[in-house]
Amino acid sequence: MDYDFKEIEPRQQQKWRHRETYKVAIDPARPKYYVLDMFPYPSGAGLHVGHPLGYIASDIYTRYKRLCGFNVLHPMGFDAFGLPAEQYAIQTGQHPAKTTADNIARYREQLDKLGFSFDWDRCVETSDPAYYKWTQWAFVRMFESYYCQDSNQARPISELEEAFPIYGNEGLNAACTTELSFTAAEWNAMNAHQKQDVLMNYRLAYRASTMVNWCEALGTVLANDEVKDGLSERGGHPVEQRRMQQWLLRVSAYAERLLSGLDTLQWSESLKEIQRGWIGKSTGAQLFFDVVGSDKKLEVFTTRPDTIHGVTFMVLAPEHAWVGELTTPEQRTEVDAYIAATKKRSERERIADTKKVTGVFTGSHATNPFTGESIPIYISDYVLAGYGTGAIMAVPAHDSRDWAFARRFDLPITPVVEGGNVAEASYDAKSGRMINSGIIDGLDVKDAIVRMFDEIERRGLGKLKVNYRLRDAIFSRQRYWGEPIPIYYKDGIATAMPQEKLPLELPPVSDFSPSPTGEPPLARVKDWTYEGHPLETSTMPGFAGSSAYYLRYMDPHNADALVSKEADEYWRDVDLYVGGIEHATGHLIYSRFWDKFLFDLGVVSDQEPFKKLVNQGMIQGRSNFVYRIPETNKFISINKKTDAETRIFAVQNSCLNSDVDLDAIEEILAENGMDLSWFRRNDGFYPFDDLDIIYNPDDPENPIIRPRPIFTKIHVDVNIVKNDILDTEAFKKWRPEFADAEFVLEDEKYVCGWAVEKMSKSMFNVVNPDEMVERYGADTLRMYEMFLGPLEQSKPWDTNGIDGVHKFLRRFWNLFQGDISDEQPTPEELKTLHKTIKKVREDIENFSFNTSVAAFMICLNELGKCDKRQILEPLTILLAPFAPHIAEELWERTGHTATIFDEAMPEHNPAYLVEAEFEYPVSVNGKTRFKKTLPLTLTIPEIEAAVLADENAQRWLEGKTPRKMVVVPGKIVNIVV
RNA sequence: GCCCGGAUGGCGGAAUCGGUAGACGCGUUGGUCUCAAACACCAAUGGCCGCAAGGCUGUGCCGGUUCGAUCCCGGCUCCGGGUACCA
Repeated sequence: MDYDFKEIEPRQQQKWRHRETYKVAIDPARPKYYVLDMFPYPSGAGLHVGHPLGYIASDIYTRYKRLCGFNVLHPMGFDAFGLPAEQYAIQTGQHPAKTTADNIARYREQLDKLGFSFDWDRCVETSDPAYYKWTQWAFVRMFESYYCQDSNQARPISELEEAFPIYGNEGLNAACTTELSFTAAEWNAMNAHQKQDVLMNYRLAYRASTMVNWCEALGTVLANDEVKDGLSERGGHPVEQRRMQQWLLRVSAYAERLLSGLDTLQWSESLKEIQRGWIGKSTGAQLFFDVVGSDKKLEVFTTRPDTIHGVTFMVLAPEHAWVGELTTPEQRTEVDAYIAATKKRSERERIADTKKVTGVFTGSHATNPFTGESIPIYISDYVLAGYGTGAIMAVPAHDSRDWAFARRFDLPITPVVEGGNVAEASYDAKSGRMINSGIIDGLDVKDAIVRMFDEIERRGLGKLKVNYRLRDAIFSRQRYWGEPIPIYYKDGIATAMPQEKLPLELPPVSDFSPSPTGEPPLARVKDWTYEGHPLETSTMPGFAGSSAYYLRYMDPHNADALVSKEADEYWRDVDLYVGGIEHATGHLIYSRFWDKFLFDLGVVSDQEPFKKLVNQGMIQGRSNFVYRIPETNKFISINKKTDAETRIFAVQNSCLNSDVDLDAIEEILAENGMDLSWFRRNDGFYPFDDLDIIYNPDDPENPIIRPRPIFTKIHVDVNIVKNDILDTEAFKKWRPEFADAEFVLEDEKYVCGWAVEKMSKSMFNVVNPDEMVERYGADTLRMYEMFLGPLEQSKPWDTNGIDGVHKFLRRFWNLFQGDISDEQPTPEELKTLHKTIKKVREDIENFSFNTSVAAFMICLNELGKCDKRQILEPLTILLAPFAPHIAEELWERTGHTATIFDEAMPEHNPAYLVEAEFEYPVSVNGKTRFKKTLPLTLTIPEIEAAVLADENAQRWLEGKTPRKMVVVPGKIVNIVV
């Protein structure tokens, strides 16, 4: 019987569904394991062959862990709120709920075909009110919390409301938007609005007027991680800085915990580095500079206090609060003009113009606290208002930006560290000997920094301070398709809806676009009120719903809590999280923040949500090209094209300054099956005399000269190409304009060109998993995706190789086609089996799935024909995580009884596995010639004898007797002839 | 600019506490089967020289350590990712 995957796979899947095989429940008798995939946003395009890569890997691991006796939670759901559905709605009027539901159905269908072992009973959709009730709930809890920096945790805001009337905010060490200082009396004198403003300053979910990334085209604000190079990540629209009232999450309060928590995680170093960089901790000194003729002290932050003797001027951000006061009347006009110009420049322009040095003198001076010199104060937009104090001490000799500024405005440059030449460039390196620096002269930079920290504190000039780059997350979006923010405005005071009134459901609307004035769609909803008070009209951003979904899977139907105590204590955290690295600075930061907040609340019992994380690489497309002769419908095979191009170039090169030799070219073309007349353009000219002259880095004297491509490269659908050979008939049918295409073939074939590109519709290189399942079956697709290369690496999809895996499964299937024999296996067969078991298990544990697939293939090659139950049954179980359909089918045929690995696997006999031997590399006359494997137990004379008896030794010694032989156990054996 | 990662046949990739480089698969070539093609199966397959035995060469480039380097060290080149007036 042939391997009929089309019959087997649906039947096995039906069986799993019917028996609810993958339904999991809390089982205290068994150890838990939680394998999670980053849930997908169900886009309209459906899945391509790259999307399931991570799901396949996690499914293999899940099935493996189950076989090892773990109770594995392996859920799947959908990140259903998001911009694309809403953009689509604006264009077509289709309600996002409708398109989202359709897309989810399609995804579900595609996923089901691959034989995943998800517990679909636990499926969550972020747009489901029963789900987003808990997103809103968490937001309200954040609104009702502040961050205490003494106990390092979130605490109820009511504590502040109780403390302020008695103590004011004296002694309060809490994360806040702006530093406040008030007494109990001052607090008591405030009206309700003022009190609420003060509390807002401390809330973890707060509303504030801040600089935000405003995207005009999308009509909404964006978080920092949603902006790349001044453009929106989705759609690539320009983003500008604007001051707006927005809701924010005080993520920055958790910066230190987010940073230190990384050390406890089994994540890739590169991912941790990305997060560390994003959090951006820097330790430095807070320092005060006296302003000349004023009692003001200008605060700066520096990580290089060692260079303080080299400070020759100061720079403020144009937005710095003191700019007005520090500007002298003479400088007023110039400063105002500069500030106005800065405001106009968009974020994008500023990034583009980083090399342009601009700035204005304020007219004021400050005193360098160490040299006592009077130094000018400038403003410039290279100093950012949002980082540190918005003011810097400038050390032009040792900071490239300060250096450029000093050069532009002709300010003195005093070197204080030896090295470099300050006339040409600043010397930024953190090494060298201090000079011109009084007490720290002669010290190395690193020692000088430490010494200066002490000195600054001792003199009371400032103190050690830690700065983070991590910003609070802007949490409101002026969009429709997101969770409504459960806040209403009672007499203008933002108030959270009571928990029992949640969820606040998204009301139906008919118009999804933002109003011209930037008002969100919800602003148009009639009666968008709570008890007569207007409700917030912004909705939550994309990351809201994905921040705690892993918790909801533990207890998805609980109406009374996000997750029950029991479920949380059993499942605790995600043991293995699989997903793309693109979420490094978004979801993976927010989710960790969210989890830590819930931990502070006592809702969850673990500080970190994702213990181990694996980033699957991207599967790129492999595009194919055909080459069209311009203005014709003739296509030329690639090697003929290349040949013609190369030779035509040679002809042209030989007559660079004279007329092109058309006869010679005609000959070349004819040899490659082409006719010169095809190339004659409508204007009567031939394109051959167009030459490109290209700089040659290897030989700058002789540039590369190349004819312009005289053939047009066109992407061709990879589905009508096999092994780079074009199906010419299918090509003619592919698009009407190619119906009468003609081909110049080589070896009677049309060979296409190829390149690795992103998998996308426009490049016609999208391979659909459904089609692969149709042609080869899910098991083959699963194994092939793993076989393609290391999981974490990006690699191109190439349908060609899939045959090899399919062949393997068919050969495996064929082993079971006769009667299964109960005969004893031979030692060789047992060795092969045990080696394979060991290798595959190790590889699965190391996520090295490509080599474990290879191990299966080797196993089959070594086994040849084998019909013995004792070999075949364990193999089916070993294969089950990878190819569950065929494995279960065959497993059933062996009459198995085992349900987990340890029952099914033959008892480990070390003799089959352990190489109780040692490898001795043998060198003859100083050159290593061969390796000799010998038992560990031998004595040195025995080793000598064994080495000399080796046939390799005979060969290398060529009959000569060794003059000397050195044997050191465990080391190389040296033979001198 | 700074930080991190990588570079191995025609292709995807194996192998690194330093020890026969190229597992496995694809592709290619040859063969068997077939009227034929496809499928399947068998064999060969880094490059160069050689009828062969065999030799030389070979893991981006230059140099070093070592009996021995894809692996360790120093200096480059190129590619990928992160980040960027972050003081």
